[in-house]
Amino acid sequence: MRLAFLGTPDFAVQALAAIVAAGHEVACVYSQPPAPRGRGHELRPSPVHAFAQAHGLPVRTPVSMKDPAEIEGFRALELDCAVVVAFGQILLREVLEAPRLGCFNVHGSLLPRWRGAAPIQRAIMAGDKVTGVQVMRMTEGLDEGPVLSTATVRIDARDTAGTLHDRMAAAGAELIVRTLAEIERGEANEMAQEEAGVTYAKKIRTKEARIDWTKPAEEVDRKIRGLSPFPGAWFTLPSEKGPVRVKALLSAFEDVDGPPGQVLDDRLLVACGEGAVRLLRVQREGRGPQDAEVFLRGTALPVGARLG
RNA sequence: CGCGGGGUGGAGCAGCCCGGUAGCUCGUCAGGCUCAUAACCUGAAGGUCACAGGUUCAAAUCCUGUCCCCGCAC
Repeated sequence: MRLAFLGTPDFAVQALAAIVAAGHEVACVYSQPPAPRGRGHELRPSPVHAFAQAHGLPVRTPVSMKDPAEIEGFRALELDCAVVVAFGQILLREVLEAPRLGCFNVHGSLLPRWRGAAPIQRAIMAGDKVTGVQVMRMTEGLDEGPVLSTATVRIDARDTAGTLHDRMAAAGAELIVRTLAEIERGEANEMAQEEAGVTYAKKIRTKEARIDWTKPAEEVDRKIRGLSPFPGAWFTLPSEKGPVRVKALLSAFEDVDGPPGQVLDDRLLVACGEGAVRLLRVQREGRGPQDAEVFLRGTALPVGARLG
């Protein structure tokens, strides 16, 4: 099929790659404009943009898809359909209706649960055991369109947003290719989302990222994993030069009690409101990630120390 | 010139502000001990303290310049 791909972050790259590999004609790739990123604040293209360039695909990076001229250009592509994966811009009806067969979105949850921006993180933080990716037809509402296909993905007790993200991206890539084939053959079924069970996955605010040790350990553990590696749940470590911020990147729940925030053994077992979490991977402010074992070699953290 | 941290034996760090014997946790090697959940004891090897200048009786430590690395900004 002749299609356009609209996407921005890493999550979308695999889907684009799979679509290209499946032999579809990618008439144009749309992505968010290059933004100052990285050390030195250099202008860097988005992952999707970079991929498209590397593969010689035409790229457009409009500041807004609401621009009439941009919409006209999109219409002029005379597309069969468009695939949208974490694009980061709202599309107007004129855009959604421009392609012959419509626009389809790859979403990272089992709708109508977790509509919105951060479904992967929210699912882990909420303690969901199962999530998935779905392809849906885009409508004007936020992730409200009918669903064409589903791939479920299990969430296990060691998953972080990062590890889950990677599996979801792979699942999404496979699913979109399969679903496009069905659409092309006219065999796709669209199922309206259920009325019940709607939840929204609000964007993660950095404010939410601080660990509250008085909360139950299971909740702390989920927050750590749900916010890892970005933005990272953090706490403070007492030191001679004052409190040092440390991100917890991976943890595990343990059924031991103690005063919240207190270090219970010499391997980073920290007491919470109920139970305790063992920090397995950690990152000091300004430094790279380290496994707990390595971290402890350079940082004395005696039993009884109190974390903030 | 967006902001910040750092380059010290194989790994992770301290020491630098207040110049003057290279320290800690671990790894490695040798020997010992132990039928113990990351074991324990003893001993050893291994560093021109990123690089180049400067100040000084003396520089890991102060000053100047260079190179490299990392984190935050999503």
